[in-house]
Amino acid sequence: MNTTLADIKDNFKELGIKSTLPRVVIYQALMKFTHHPSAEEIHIGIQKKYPGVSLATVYKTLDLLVQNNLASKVVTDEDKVRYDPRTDQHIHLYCKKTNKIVDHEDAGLEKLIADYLNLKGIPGFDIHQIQVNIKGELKTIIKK
Amino acid sequence: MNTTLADIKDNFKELGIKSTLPRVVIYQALMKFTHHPSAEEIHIGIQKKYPGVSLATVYKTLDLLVQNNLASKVVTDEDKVRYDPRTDQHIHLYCKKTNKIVDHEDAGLEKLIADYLNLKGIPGFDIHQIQVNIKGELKTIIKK
DNA sequence: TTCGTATTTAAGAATTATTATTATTTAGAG
DNA sequence: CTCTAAATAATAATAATTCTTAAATACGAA
Repeated sequence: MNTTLADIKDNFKELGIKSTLPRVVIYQALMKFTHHPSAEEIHIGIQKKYPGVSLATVYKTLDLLVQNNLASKVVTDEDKVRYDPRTDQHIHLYCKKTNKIVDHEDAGLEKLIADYLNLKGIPGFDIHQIQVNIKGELKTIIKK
Repeated sequence: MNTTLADIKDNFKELGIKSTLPRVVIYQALMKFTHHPSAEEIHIGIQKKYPGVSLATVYKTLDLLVQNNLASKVVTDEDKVRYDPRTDQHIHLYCKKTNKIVDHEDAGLEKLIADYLNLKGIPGFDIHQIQVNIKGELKTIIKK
């Protein structure tokens, strides 16, 4: 994974994005979350390491990452936009209890849907992307 | 379809919702759209027929409809919340060109996904709802 | 390495969608 | 028809996000 500072700088350079400390820190923070954080969560997350960075810069940088295909936006019925450091197609699980969004790998299901739609298509519609969001609850593991 | 004024009033009465003109007008307007409108679109849409209704009432009424399972919220990566007068499961098409959201019927695909997930499930996750959003573009029909 | 310049940033003001407040109006029970 | 709880219009308040601007910075060229 390209998560070291040097890797990220290279990553940015390749895309012609000026490599600044706020950008590197924000991108790194986004990748470290196990769920998909909001701009505010990222802003709070980087306070210790880099207290000076403003929320506006967090928003601008996240937008830049999305524009350059280094991240994608994720939305919920309620509240704010979340950010996902992946841009390839994958399934999202929305937990109604914790209100968090996490990735879910199921190549079988993805292939099933893709194959079906490749065959059948949608009349009058050009498919670019298929999103599958599964809503529910993370089961509580009861310890003995 | 229960779209006449009397039908809607009955609908409301059954649910113990007080039947007021703004509510009936807003619900009727929501059902008339071919895409899924925002609160603002509905507000603008009812101006002619009922100019006095305030935007706050539109929001409150839409929320009431959602609470009572007469409508559901639909979100996009950008901008505002849209409302859908259906609450059963169905696929949404997001057009990137027109920025509109419309319903798509494909019982075959829905069954395929439901059967697959019924069989396989998701370890540690309780599935409540499956959302399939297909993003792309409505093809332009070129007239000869 | 130092310089010059275009870009980026911090800070906070502005904007926009949505929600809350409140005085007034209204639906519908009795 | 009256009464009362609930709904509405008007508008203020809030919260997420974007914009503005002066100061700071990255980085190519010398």
